[in-house]
Amino acid sequence: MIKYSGQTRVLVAVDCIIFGFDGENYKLLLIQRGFAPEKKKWSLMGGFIQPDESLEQAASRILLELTGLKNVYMEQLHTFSDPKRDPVERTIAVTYFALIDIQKYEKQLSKDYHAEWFLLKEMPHLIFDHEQMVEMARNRLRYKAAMHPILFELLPDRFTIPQLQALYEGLYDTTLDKRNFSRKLLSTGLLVKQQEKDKENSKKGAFYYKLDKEKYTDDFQAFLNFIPKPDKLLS
Amino acid sequence: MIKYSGQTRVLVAVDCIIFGFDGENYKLLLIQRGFAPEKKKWSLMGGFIQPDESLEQAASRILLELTGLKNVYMEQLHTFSDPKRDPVERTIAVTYFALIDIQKYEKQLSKDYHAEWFLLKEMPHLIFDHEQMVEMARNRLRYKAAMHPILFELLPDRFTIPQLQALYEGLYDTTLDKRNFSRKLLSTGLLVKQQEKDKENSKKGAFYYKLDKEKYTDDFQAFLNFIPKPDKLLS
DNA sequence: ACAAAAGTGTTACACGTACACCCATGG
DNA sequence: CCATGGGTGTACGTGTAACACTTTTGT
Repeated sequence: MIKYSGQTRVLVAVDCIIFGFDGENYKLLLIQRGFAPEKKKWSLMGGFIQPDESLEQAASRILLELTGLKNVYMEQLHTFSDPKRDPVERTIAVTYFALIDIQKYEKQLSKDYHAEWFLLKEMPHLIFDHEQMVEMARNRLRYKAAMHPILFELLPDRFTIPQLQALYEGLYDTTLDKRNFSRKLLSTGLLVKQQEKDKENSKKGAFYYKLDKEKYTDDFQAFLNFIPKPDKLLS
Repeated sequence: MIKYSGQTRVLVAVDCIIFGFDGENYKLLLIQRGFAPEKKKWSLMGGFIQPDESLEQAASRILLELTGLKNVYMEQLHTFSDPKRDPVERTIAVTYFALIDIQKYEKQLSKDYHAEWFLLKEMPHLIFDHEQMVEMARNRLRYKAAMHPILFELLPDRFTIPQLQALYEGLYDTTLDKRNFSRKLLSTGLLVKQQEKDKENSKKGAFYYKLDKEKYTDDFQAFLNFIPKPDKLLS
């Protein structure tokens, strides 16, 4: 077939910003880059798009390679395109951010890639423009979580309300009133109370909840406004 | 310099979704595609990224070519990547949406490109996945305008409150109470009342307002919540 | 004088926020 | 028995929504 003539073709990389939560802090899954340039430096997990796959497929493939996980919450973040962002050759990078349950990833795969979880607060220096990508992902997460129930994605199927509260408090670096928080949360009708309690994190134990999957997908677009004064968030 | 070997390079297109407002309805600036395939079919204005420019620069260049406008509100929307989206050759498309004052574009340039303004409601069929792009842009605009003061970008420097109200009503396909609307709007402190009135659209005439540019850029991130029940908006 | 759009104020309700005590359990 | 974290109810204030009439002026 005829092609578009006289136009430049460029490499397209897909980079994944992978968030986790350890119960207290947000973490980021990073790898030691396996090839030159910047070999052995810390980097986001990424790869090049293949001829027959979409960006979404590439992102899922890359996440699967590193973590063994499928059906993960992922969202296209932004496409980075500074002509000099990769010193080797013109490359544009399409970024995806992912929220995963930190318990579930396959440790063996991560070892193969020399991957490690870093506290978001104590991130090492990253190659190229990857720090900028993380910063943007963080802002997007803050922005989105203020109105959409996405932070559940960072927790196991069963979770407690105090766990959720820790998630919100960590993201916005603030403290929330637990009475108001749980009332607001329960009023959404998204949570289904379970019989058992989580006895690991307290003596009394906290009831487990599960997501009402149906309502979750239906109400996903609902504006939740969990954060009292959502000022000064970035887009 | 050494290149990344064994990887596919692809074409990168930039497509612009250009919104305008004629006082009553939202419009879209479309062009008749000038080359095969799908020559003469309606399409978004676009072009290929050049070796030495970023996507943002490409988008600005493309908008300038078509409208003669600089410093226009633009925002990266999404990158489309279905391997079959362009039948000629693998091409990924990075989309930007732009809000312009429909009075200001250069008609001569637009003629050269066989461009026309279409009512958003009466859009013709577009090539490739361009209709999907428009749909996504529309949703993004709804989503964003519910909380950020961006619709001003569609109006001239001077505008009236009823004009603004028409903008919001058109976007959400609803009607708003003018008393509540103007109170909420004025309470932001973003508007500066002018002496003159617009006598074109009513007998009594409506006062012109201008944006307080400084507050506008400062408060851009403020959540305005102009829409009473912003349910069922899409991300 | 009448039609058409601009402009303005009050009230009721809902939601968000602040706040303090009891409960269950493991050590 | 006591320290720790979990769970619940109320009162107040702010902000949002509903609502109707007067003003201006062109025809």
